[in-house]
Amino acid sequence: MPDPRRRGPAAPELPGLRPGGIAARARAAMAPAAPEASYLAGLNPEQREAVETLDGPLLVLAGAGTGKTRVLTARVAHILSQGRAYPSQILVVTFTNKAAREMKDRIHAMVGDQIEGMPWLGTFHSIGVRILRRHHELVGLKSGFTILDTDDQIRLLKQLLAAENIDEKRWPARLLASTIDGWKNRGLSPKDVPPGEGAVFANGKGGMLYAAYQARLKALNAVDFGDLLLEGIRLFRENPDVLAEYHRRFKFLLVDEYQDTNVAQYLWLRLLAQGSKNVCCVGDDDQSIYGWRGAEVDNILRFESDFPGAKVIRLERNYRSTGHILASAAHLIAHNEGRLGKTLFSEGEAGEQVTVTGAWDSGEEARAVGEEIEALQRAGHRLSEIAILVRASFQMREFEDRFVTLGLPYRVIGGPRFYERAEIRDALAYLRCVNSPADDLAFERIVNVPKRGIGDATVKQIHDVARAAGVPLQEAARALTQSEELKPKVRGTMRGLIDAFERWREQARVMSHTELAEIVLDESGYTEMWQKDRSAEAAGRLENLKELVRSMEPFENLSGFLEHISLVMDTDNGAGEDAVQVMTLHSAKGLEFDTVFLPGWEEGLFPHQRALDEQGKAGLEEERRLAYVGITRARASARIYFASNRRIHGMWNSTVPSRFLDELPDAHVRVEESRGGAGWGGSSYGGGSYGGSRFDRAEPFAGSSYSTPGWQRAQNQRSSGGGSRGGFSQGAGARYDAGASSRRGPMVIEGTLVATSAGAPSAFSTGERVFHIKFGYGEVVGIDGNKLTVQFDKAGEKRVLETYLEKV
DNA sequence: CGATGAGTACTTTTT
DNA sequence: GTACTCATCG
Repeated sequence: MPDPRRRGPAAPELPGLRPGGIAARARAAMAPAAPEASYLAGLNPEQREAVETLDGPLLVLAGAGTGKTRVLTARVAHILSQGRAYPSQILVVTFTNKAAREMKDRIHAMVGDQIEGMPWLGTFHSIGVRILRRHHELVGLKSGFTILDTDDQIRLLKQLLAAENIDEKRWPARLLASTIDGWKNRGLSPKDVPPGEGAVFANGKGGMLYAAYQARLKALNAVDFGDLLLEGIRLFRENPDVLAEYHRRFKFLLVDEYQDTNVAQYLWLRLLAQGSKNVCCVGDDDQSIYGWRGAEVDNILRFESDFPGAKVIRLERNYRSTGHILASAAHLIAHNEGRLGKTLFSEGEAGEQVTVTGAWDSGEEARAVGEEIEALQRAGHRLSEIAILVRASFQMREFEDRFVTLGLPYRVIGGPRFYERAEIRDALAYLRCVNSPADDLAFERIVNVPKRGIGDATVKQIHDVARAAGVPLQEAARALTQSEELKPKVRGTMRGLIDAFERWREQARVMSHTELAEIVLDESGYTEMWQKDRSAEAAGRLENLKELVRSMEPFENLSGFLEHISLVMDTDNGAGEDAVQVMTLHSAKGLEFDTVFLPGWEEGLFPHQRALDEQGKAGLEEERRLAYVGITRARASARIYFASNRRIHGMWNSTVPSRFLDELPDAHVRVEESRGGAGWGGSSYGGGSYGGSRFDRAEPFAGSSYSTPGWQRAQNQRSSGGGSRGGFSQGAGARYDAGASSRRGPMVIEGTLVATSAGAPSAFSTGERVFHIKFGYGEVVGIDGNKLTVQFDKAGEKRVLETYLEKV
């Protein structure tokens, strides 16, 4: 986010800007002798064409690793150096703050300081707010409107559901939120929702609830993320003069990751692009992996018809991966229909073949990966150049456990983000209450956090007063303290809280916002609440609060910070350390690594059963694109794994190798044997619509586990289970339930006792010091049959099986 | 109001 | 298997 108070550019309104404007002159002064602009150096012919084609609509189809960001940034540099526009006349939209930041940095590196930031470079949402703030009155908002996050949204919807007497069990607020989100993604305001669709929620009340929700937002002077675009669209449609102003302003529009745009973003963009028509979209239809959150691959497929006279440039020269990797990815993605079609090629060497390794179960998979990583490490590879990309986050755990055992540094990317943590949201809610007394949702969140005896009943009372008088909750609460309606004790605390807010608002005027934040957290008892908490996370939470205060420093004032926070929900968590990167395939998009491990290529997990069930062929194709994204992250080495057994929802399931494995080209793939022996057991999975696989017939590899009881048990189950498609498809018959066998006897995998159902008296007692092969030393704190709860010195509290523990 | 037990859900994630 | 939510009890 740029400084929100940066002055709006005065220049754009100047009529008749000609080539040779300040930018060009400045540039000419800087590099007078350069025969060719530096930003053009090293571009290949296609890239160069994409940079230099400034007029008219342009679609740049940029395959993985073909230098798409480079083209975008060089294009901006080109526009500026040609004097075709001022920095303030270029609109550059990205999806994530990270991408925006990166773009900004790279442009800055190219064109230097004379281009002080670019006011209109940012995410769809940040630019959306910027526009709405300028014209708030035209869409029925007051200045300083707040942006709700998902939490607030759900709380609001819960209230609406309660008011309508809708059973929240049957119709969860979360579901309604995502339904409304879906509508907003498609650019539908309440009146546009097809009646049939509006009826699906809560027996026909869906559409009505959406309308009610919008009304509530207006009453609260708030918008949600979807509104940032939707209201923008409405603004432009209802106010042609405003739209015309932006047409005049934006000489060039650039859009990153166009394949991820949803309908609302598309409409928003198209409205703006009607002006100059110089719209350049960069994307890769083969990397569209966000269909489930409203992205329309169609947008990119339809570009040429949407923007008449559009030129399409393909970037197919890949600079990232070696030959075998690229060939594998290309062959795989060729199985998708309905693509614009690109053929990636590389002039580099063939390199290493893609490997496919079968493991007996997920544990062995993790062990094998761990060993390979250790080997790489010994060979001098940097751990930070190694990534493990999983389909679903539950897969991460097994790897984490393994890495803890091995003492291998790793880092999980993604997961709960800083600003989503409860303590951060609570702290922010306090600050919001100070900043705007009318922020009811924030007030509600913290009125009884820490616990101060203001329960649901009291809150409801406040609500009633607020509604009756048409005032914000804080004001209603104050009125209540002056009446006799509250119990004396509650009245006292409430009075104290209201007074505290008053006091903080006073103090806000005289002290810095960071000081204020500390005072608020302190005096509200919030910090104290966590200090008293003896749970394991409490210390981390306090640390997070400190971090929050620190993160406020760069901002001018409280409202500036709060505005930033509502849009930028990410943190730059320290990159740079040498650790294996563990993340989902989704979060790997846009990144690259020397070596990429791709575990879990099994039917049901990848492609994910749910994608197939819910989206059918479209779902399968999106999964395949995800596989493509995964493989193309690798520069030098891509290693795919599948396990024959995996525990899902607590039950052991026999699994079938992913169909994607069959779609890899033989010539570029090497089938490896897992070190631990084992592998795909080799039964058929008849009944599937797709034929046999070369992985079907692979003989079980000779190895220790081949003859273990566990292996044989699974083998028997497999043959008696019949022709399942495998995966973890629903339906009782299609599911191998190794868990069932544990009812007959101890659960055994690879000859290792995994669990017993009988609770023999434990040989351990609480307080005893123990050693665990994975987690190291610890102290027994609880006993439940053969499962013990141990507080480990390093790994924290875990529940582990007695069999894994040794007395020390 | 707080602790505890039952019930349930469980792909992917940004703004 | 587990984590999280909700309801009920003390």
